[in-house]
Amino acid sequence: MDMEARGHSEHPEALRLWLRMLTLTQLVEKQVRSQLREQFGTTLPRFDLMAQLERKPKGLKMNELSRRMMVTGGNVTGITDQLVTEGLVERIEVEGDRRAYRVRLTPQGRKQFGDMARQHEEWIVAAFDGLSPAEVEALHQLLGKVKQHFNDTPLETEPTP
Amino acid sequence: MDMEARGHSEHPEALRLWLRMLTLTQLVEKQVRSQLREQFGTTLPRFDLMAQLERKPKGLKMNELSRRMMVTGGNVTGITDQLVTEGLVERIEVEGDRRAYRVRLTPQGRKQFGDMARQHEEWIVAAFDGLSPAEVEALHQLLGKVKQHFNDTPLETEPTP
DNA sequence: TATTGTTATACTCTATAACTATA
DNA sequence: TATAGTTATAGAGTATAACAATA
Repeated sequence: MDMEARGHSEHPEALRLWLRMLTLTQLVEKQVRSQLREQFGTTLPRFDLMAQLERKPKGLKMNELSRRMMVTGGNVTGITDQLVTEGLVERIEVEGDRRAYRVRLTPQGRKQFGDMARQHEEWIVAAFDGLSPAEVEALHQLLGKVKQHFNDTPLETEPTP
Repeated sequence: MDMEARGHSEHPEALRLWLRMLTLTQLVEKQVRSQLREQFGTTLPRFDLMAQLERKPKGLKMNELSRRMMVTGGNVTGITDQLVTEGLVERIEVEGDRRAYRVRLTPQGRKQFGDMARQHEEWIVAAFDGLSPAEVEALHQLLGKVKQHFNDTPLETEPTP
């Protein structure tokens, strides 16, 4: 049962996989960031926020944005403030709860995001150009499996006895 | 030939794949960062630097570290300074070139990194626990294909006519 | 009391560019 | 001149915690 116990390094495959995935993600992300900055003068979190809003014509509340972007609330406020200043998004009152807002794209924001999204998609398509459609699908599915299992496993700090 | 041309969104599969990969990487990375901080009082770049040195008993030069970590030189200096202060790495003179150093783990650094690496591997193994060994292998291979193609494609700002 | 969102703050990480010293 | 590494600086990105207004 334990004949391969060697202190550690018993599952190096998962580790190699993770390092490769991390490296690749950083490569692509780095390119996307620099292109967003050069071509559109924006940043990834700003692009991400607008992307969250694109398919929600009614907008999203701040806490929903925060959850989807996996970032704490204060940061969403800051990014939203910038985009409001530039006229790309707007805060709408929520009826029935005067504490909350909905954030949504302005027409200008929607237009500008369209331009960016088109370019962004080209960069991503190019990045995965080495794979056949079937391989893209397989990769998508495998990652989905990992993600689901990850989310279902709350994170065990203590071994459950 | 162009009957599906619709302005954009012609290759949403690659985009969906990328978003899933990015989300998953961020999830795992966020957990690793917070665990490294809580359990060892360190950060991912510091861990990364030590990991680069672990299998190089003779150490690595600053510019080699910079390249492997995909970070510019100034940052490597800063991280190395911290680790030197804590006695975890040391700068060794390179004979024949008085401009350069080799950075290598001290015995203490090697020991401490061993502890961290063992834990780190457990976190990663747990993160990919939802996959069978064959699936881990398949994922590894697919990502390798993407990475190689990405590296072989210099990045075309202009369409090549 | 709890929740929504904002403000204030601090720290990590990063790139850029000017600099020193060797080569 | 070119290279190895450092220094200085600015900005992105983030978390934390205290706060105000409303529920």
